[in-house]
Amino acid sequence: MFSNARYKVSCRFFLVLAIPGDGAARLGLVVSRKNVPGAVQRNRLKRLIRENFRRRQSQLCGANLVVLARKDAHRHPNPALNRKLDGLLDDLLGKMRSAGAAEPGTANPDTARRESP
RNA sequence: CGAGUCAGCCGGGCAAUCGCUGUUCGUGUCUUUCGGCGCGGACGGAGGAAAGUCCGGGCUCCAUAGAGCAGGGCGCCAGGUAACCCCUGGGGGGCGCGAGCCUACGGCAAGUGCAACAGAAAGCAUACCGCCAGACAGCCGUCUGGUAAGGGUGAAAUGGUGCGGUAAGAGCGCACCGCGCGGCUGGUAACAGUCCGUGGCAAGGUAAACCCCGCCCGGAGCAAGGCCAAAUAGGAAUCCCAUGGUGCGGCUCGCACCGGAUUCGGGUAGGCCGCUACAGGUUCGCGGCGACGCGGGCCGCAGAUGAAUGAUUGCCCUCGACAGAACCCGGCUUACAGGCUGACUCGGCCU
Repeated sequence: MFSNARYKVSCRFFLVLAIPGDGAARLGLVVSRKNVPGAVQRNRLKRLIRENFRRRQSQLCGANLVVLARKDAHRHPNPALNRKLDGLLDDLLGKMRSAGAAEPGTANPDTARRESP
């Protein structure tokens, strides 16, 4: 998925990859112990990402996402991270819409399933 | 009021809305059950350290006649416990005015080893300055011998004080203190007491140095272990077809390879159990100084599996630290914003 992701947006805290799909939108989390050492902070980031995904789920029209937390993302408070994620998802939706106008999405769900977790 | 010691507790609160997960009830649906998937309601949903994984157990599988060796752990005494390197009580030693705190606290007159610098000398040693005697010299001094009281070195120097004694001295002798051994008394014991006897008594320290002595220890871990069980490939058994097909070969002969059906066991993906009810919590009574034990009542208190406790908003306060269960307990250790309670000690002031 990292190599054949169709869409890619990122900032200092997160990297978001996406492949269009059909059916329910799906989310993969990558929050490594290397980037975020403490278990409590790791849980916090995962909750935050899931919450944002849940809020925007209906707009994503079945896309498969992978969100990677970068190093030191846990050093920032929730409101700042929420704003960043919100912005990233906006960018992603923008890219998907402009691409979708040119070419109707033909994703390969099998590939996505194999590599998403 | 100030300073301090010990023990224990709390670890933001409330409300609304939107979510996650488990149990349960109702309901819809799928194929009837089992069960799956929805929807709705109710209830439960991280910690004092969940952490480090440092000890000890339960549980599971494997191994195992017994004993020993190796290796490791522990080490004053008594008790508690499922067990412990833990806890409680007691003893010895050290620190503090004190409440209290700390303590790997068996053995070095079995063996081996180690000790920088200083110092004469640091282990089966010895005399630098001294003191004393004798000889030489005869003003200082030199040599030989005795001695270890005084000085000096050191973390540590072969018991301390006094008197006797002596050339000067020395446990050389004596008294007291200290120490060792034996007895007695108290105590379950460690140990204490010192009434008595006895030895003039030490060539010391270090065993978280090797070692010796005593006691204890089988291994691996819930990804333990067990159950259900696709697809694909391979295996076994039975039955059927039975002399067929393919390749070599000119052909016959011959050689090699290839069938179908059913059942079975192993077993991967996947699912389920293990999985939370217990060395459980709490309260009362009894026993015990206490750790804890016994008995009765009451309570049900997370079970996730890419891994659930959150988000947003509002109000309040002291403005929120360290930090996230993964089979379960008992400990230890470490991290921690801030706050609360009780007992006690020392000092000051007032009555």
